[in-house]
Amino acid sequence: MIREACPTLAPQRREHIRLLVRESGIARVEDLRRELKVSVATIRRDLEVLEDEGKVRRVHGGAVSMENRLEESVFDDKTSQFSKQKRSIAEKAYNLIGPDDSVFLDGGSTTLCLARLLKDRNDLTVVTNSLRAAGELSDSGPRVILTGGELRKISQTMVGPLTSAVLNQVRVDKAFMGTMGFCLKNGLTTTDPNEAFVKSLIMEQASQVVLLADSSKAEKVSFARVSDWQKIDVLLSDHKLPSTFIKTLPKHGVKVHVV
Amino acid sequence: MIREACPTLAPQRREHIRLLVRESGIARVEDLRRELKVSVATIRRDLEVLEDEGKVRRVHGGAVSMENRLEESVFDDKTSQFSKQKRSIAEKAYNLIGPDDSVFLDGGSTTLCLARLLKDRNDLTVVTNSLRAAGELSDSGPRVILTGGELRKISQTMVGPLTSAVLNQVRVDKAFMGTMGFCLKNGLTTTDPNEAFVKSLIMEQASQVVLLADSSKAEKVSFARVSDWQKIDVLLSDHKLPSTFIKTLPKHGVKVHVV
DNA sequence: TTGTTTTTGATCGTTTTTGAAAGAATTGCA
DNA sequence: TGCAATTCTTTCAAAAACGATCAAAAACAA
Repeated sequence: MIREACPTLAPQRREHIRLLVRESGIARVEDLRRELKVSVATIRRDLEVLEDEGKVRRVHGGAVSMENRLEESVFDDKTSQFSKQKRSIAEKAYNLIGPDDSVFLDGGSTTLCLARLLKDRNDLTVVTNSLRAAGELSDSGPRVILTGGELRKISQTMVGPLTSAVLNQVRVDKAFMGTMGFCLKNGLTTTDPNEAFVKSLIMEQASQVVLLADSSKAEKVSFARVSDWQKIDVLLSDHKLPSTFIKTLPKHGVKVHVV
Repeated sequence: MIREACPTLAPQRREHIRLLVRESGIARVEDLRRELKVSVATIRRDLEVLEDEGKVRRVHGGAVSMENRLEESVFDDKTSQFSKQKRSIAEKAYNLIGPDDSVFLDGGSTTLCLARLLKDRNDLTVVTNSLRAAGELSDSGPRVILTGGELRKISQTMVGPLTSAVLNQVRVDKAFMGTMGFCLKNGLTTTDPNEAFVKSLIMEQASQVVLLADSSKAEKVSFARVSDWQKIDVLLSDHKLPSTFIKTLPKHGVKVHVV
């Protein structure tokens, strides 16, 4: 017998899984299979969806919850599908950087990934408003210039009028930007207007603007508008990027690379 | 039998190990094997991962915790004989801060000590050019404003013309300054002219300037001049401060407190 | 009804994890 | 120092888990 019935609706089952994972912080695929009476393939597919939604993080043998911040210590794992995509995107971005370039690094986990790759590039100048990116490069490697400004603690980035004051006085060859969401209609959006303003400002000062955004950001829209697609030169994303973007964005002058 | 089942997930097991190691500070491979009921090979591999993550340090026979040692290590790694004095000086400085004050924190280990004391003061605004001070206050506590500028890696502070651009636009009630050396003749001196310039600039913008300097800095002279004693309102030092300073400095308008 | 899409389970080749064994390194003791 | 005991690293094989693919069942649309 290949298939039986559809005992529960998929969203309902996924919600059940989410709660089970959150309850004990961690759950094994095999246990979930017994509990829900479906095949391991289905469990795996559900976990994949939940990971894309940011609810759980998959590990070999099961998944851990991402909803309780208590588990943050197991958070920084490099094996999760998400992190793999981010790293691939960051590596692609790294190859765009030429010798002696000056680059801007935006906040966000993908650009932080890129920062790590720059640790032994003594020829570069890195401008950033991300405290964590600066921290990664604070021991050795490129010349580091921080933008200054008020520290927005939730994103660990510097924003506000003081940031603008510095940004108006610098220029970079390439700006590597992150975003909370992007879609064809509204372009790039993020949650905080101050952050959005800083982003748009640095994009003005860059010869080339590269957007690093995995496919989970696609079709997401946030409160504050950052920029339209005209300002973006390159989009680096992963293979799950909806084909609409691959078809449409080149018409706006955006080169799209998926990894 | 080569292999059994996968009773616990690897991240869960590693978390368990981490806690065991942190609890007693040290744990032996053999003890962990008995506790977790896996082979020593697995324990060793887990310890290797935890070491890569900076959670433990492996030693022959087991591992020691690297957590909860951060406070002490930062205090200790800067000449432990002075760390208690630095802490006392920082506490004295803390008492000078009023409600809703805006303060500037300079780089250096004593001001970093002060930064730690400010972690739950939500009423304050802290301006700093020290990356480490910003890091201490990056999760909670006061509003944090970074000056921006080029990162001087040896001191983990931001310096240069971009820093000046921001500093010209802020004002603080109190500036808490460190120094590499001070003496009656040359006033305050430090190694880097860029750093010296930033220091003198912020002192211009402060209603009150407090110098935090333990007695080891007395009679030391560095390359770059920061300021003369006229600019300083208060000197906080320890009881080993040569009495010349206690006698002479009040004539220049400097209140001297020793702890 | 018929045809299409979605969901689910099974299979297969691959990757990851784990345990065991052998040789190298370290420690303790005389 | 030399020797024994313990511990570590390396290497290999088995078991478990994984991803990709395909086929059957169900849901859906016309």
